[in-house]
Formats: sequence, structure tokens, C-alpha cells
Amino acid sequence: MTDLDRFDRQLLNLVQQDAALTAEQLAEHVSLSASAIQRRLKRLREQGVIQRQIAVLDAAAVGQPTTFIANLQVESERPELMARLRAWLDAEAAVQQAFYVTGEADFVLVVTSWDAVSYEALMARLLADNPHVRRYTTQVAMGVLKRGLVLPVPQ
Amino acid sequence: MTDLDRFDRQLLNLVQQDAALTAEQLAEHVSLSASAIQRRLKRLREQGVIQRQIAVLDAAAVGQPTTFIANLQVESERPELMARLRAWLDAEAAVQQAFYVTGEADFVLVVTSWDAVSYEALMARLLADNPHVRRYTTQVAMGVLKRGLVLPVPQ
DNA sequence: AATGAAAAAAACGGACC
DNA sequence: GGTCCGTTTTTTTCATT
Repeated sequence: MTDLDRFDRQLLNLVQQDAALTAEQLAEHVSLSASAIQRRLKRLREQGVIQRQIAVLDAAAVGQPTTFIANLQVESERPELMARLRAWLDAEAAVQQAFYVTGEADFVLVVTSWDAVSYEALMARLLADNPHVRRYTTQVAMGVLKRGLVLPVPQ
Repeated sequence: MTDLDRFDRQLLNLVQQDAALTAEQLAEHVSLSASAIQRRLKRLREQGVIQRQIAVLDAAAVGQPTTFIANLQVESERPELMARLRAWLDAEAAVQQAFYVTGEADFVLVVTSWDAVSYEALMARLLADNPHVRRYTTQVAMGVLKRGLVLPVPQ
């Protein structure tokens, strides 16, 4: 872990909420000059602490996609099959998140799709391309209460 | 749904990947002038299609938090209890995502926490503050294969 | 109504101390 | 880390379709 001082942690919490804040606006909350803040943000980006900046869209505005949560069970956990699945999931834009978990399922996926039909088509391809995926169950999200990627950074 | 033309959809797909691109850089992919692109982005922000811009952090760099997936079962789905739970989840920074789902569980939460102890403490508070939450099961993420919020916007 | 080009204003990114 | 200053980017304005 990179060591982050109090200023870094403050900045990280702020830019996780709003990455469009200017250095000057950030300076109102962090007692540093705008230049110092820019230097720190640049360093945090270079170190990879800040991986990227993204725009978060309103789901309704881009066509009311439905969120599905898929629980996968796999037969084998051989590294090359894992790598293949990982690559498959990465390439699939509809897959928002993928976790390798303990418990009943082996993987939990968060998938957005236009409807049940296109979701089933996606999962059919997943099974076809990854033979070691044995089966899956699905939960359909009737509502999304919260949707973010914020990692709380303690001050 | 706001109607979005081909240019808007192109821009949305680009800024979901990288919100730090300048208008001039975007102009290399979208056949519009930088001015037109900035006007469109401004409009998309004002319309709420682009809800916000956020920085995505490297989880490892901010202290190796663990991701937990909690499946909640609630006793009652009365609107005021739902609203209370929603507010509770919103206020809790460790809760990254919350879905109201069909199937066995009623809610699926994606939670990041420093360790099992702080996760259990969080869930204990959740139960204490929301009496209609009957029980929950937990899946612990051993690995995060993918982590994003991209909504594919068809061209 | 929306575009492209050109102007003004703001923000950024080094070099310096 | 703060200040200064040239450069880049955004924002506003304006003429054009």
C-alpha cells in the first residue's frame, strides 16, 4: 500500500464524489494551494491510486436497462479457465461487475441488459464459451437503490 | 427517455470510459468540432443524462478492503420501511451498491469493508436500525475481476 | 436550432524559490 | 509546499447553414 497522508486521503474522498472539481475548488476543502493539489492528483494518478475518471450515466436516460445478478457455479478452478473467464467478462460490456466469491456460488456478476431476452442470450454465450461454467441462477433487480464505486478512505 | 442522437451516444460511450478526455481528443473519435462536443456534454450534464464524474480508485492502494455481497430478506415491504432502508443504505459509505431483487433474497448489497469484523459491525447496525430486515447471508469476494458502472449505449 | 471558428476567461502544468 | 507565468482547455461570442 502506497502511503497516503491526510491531504491525499481528503482529496481521494472528494474526487470520488466529484472528479470535475477544479484544483481551486478542492483547495476550499483541503488547506493546500491549487498547485499543490494538482501535483498530488497527478502523483496519485501516476501511482495508480486513481485508476481513471469516468462519467456516470442515468440508467433511465439511456433506455431503461434492467440489472441482473447472476450467480455462477464452475466445475473447475484451473487457472487457465479462470483467466479465460476473466477475459470473457472483461470483453463483455454488459458485465458491470464480477466477483470471485466464497459460498454457494463461485462467481457473482452484475449485468445490465435491455431485457430478459438479451440477458439470456448473453448467458447462453457465456456458457458456450466457458464450458467449465456448470450452471447459474439469476436475480432480477426491480430497483437500483444505490449505484456507486466509492471506497471510503478513512481520514 | 431523452432522445439522444448518434453523436450523443458516441460521446456517452467515450466519457463512460474516460471522463478526462478533452473536447479536442473526443473530436478525433466523433466527427464534430470541439465546440459542438463541449456544448453537447454540457447539455447532457444539465439534462442529467450524465449524472456525475467520479474518480475510480485502486482498492489495494487505499488499504485492501474486502468486498462482501449481502443478501437481505425483509419481513415487510411497506413503503415507509423501504424508504427508511433506502436512506440508511444511502448514508452508509461502505455500501457501494444496493438492488431490490426478485428471487430468494429481497435485497442484494455490495459492501466494501476493511475486514470481516467491520463488515459484521455494519450488518449488526443495519439489523438494529431496520427491524423489518429478518436475516441475511453473505458471500465474501476473494477477488474482484471487474468493477465498473458502464452502461452500454447502442450506437 | 445547431454548427464551426475565433475571442476571452479559467484552469492546468512546470520552473522557480 | 507556495508563487509565478506560459500553455492548454474551457467558455463565451459571433457569423453561417
